Amino acid sequence: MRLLVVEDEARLATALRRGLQAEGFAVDVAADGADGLEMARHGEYDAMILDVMLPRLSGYRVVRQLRAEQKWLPVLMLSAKDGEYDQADGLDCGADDYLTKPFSYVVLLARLRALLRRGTPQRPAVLRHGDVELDPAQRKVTVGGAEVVLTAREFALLEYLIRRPGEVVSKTELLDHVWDAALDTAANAVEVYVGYLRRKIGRDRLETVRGAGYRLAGG
Amino acid sequence: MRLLVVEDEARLATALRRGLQAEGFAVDVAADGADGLEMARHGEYDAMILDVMLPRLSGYRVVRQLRAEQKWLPVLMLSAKDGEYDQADGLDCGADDYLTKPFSYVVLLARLRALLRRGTPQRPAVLRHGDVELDPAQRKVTVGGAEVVLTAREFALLEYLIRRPGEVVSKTELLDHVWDAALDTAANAVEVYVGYLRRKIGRDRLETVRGAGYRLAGG
DNA sequence: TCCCGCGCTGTGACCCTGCTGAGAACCGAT
DNA sequence: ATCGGTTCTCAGCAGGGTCACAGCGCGGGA
Repeated sequence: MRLLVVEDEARLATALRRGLQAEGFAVDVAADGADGLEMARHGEYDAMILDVMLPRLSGYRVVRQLRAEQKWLPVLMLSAKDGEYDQADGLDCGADDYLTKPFSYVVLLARLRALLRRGTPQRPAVLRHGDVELDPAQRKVTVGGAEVVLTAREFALLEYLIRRPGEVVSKTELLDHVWDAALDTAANAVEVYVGYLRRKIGRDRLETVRGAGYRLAGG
Repeated sequence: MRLLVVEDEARLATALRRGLQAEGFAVDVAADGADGLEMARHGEYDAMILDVMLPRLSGYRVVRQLRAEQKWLPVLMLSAKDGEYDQADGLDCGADDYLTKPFSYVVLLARLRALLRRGTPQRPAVLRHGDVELDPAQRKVTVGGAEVVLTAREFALLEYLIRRPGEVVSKTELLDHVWDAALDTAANAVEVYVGYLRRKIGRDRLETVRGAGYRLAGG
């Protein structure tokens, strides 16, 4: 689990980093709001611990900006203010939890775990064409309910075809998208892999359109 | 939005009902743990406000029971105990937030809104996949009922994989989330730790998908 | 019917990916 | 300072995925 800690107070920042790393988290630290925002934008973080009082850009603004950009990573806010309205403001800005300093490390950890527990389990759609199913996340392919084991290249080829259901896809297009552009592969490679695929998913499920390309049959 | 309030103290219960109804929520009240559990089981609630000290069944037990039954509605715990460990216990039981009495009504509302905003289905406090169980709070792993001792890195690796049940996770993604970004680790490190993990949890429980990544086997 | 060319497949070699053991660097505890 | 454990790098090895090649089948046009 990768965490982003945005905290300008150096002592607290290092304490947090140490403690969280000991728990097995991968931790990055930003020292002000602008840096934090930038890192949250581009890094793949599982959660963020965000101080409110920060140089350059306040914690409130950081969350609001992230939410405006459709970034939904869990945010735990830290603040020295313990006014009830400050807390409510932080939460209404889009933070998911709020702790006031001084806080207990045990509580911080428990709250962090509670946040991580609510990961977004939205699984990307499974692609289907006829009785052929392909799940990009699980990297599994089933034909008529039976699982079929494909190599990396075979999988990539089938995925490209199944994303263009019913269309005829030319060999050059397949070469461009399924194979590495850099090394010029023999055009014949496509034919070879079409052959492999046919043996595994059934000969008639992948038809040749002479002079044009290939197409997934049925639907 | 339909809320369930489980609170035995009559004065507080009515105050909550009134206040929340004024905010436009539909509110049901239960006066003890057993009733609350029963209502949460059968009613379609969007969130639950749950006191810890309750007749017949404590709030801790109510959450734990609900989670065991795969009910993931957001739970906000209320308690007179303000010990840090009480709070951590409540969260690790599966609650999503925790407020200590006396609390500010404004804060309660803000936290409730934050919970509802997330709306997403929650996940259990203890993660399970096949006969592998991982408890992030206690930092314990059991395989087929037998406890297995893991190092920090091994644990983090397994945790990341078990949070993506059945999915294939690439080496670069594992590097990003399990290892620290700062120091550039050799890509080979993932392979090494997969090897360690396999020795401890059983070779066949962690399968390689050549050219793609790794996946927890079984389900 | 014959001929041409596109597409298919079996074979075999290369090399890339992933696995492992050994050992160095590091850290905390005694 | 020493020791045990953890983390990580490195090098070597095995397996098999990838691909080039060559020969053959088959379809389509004249």
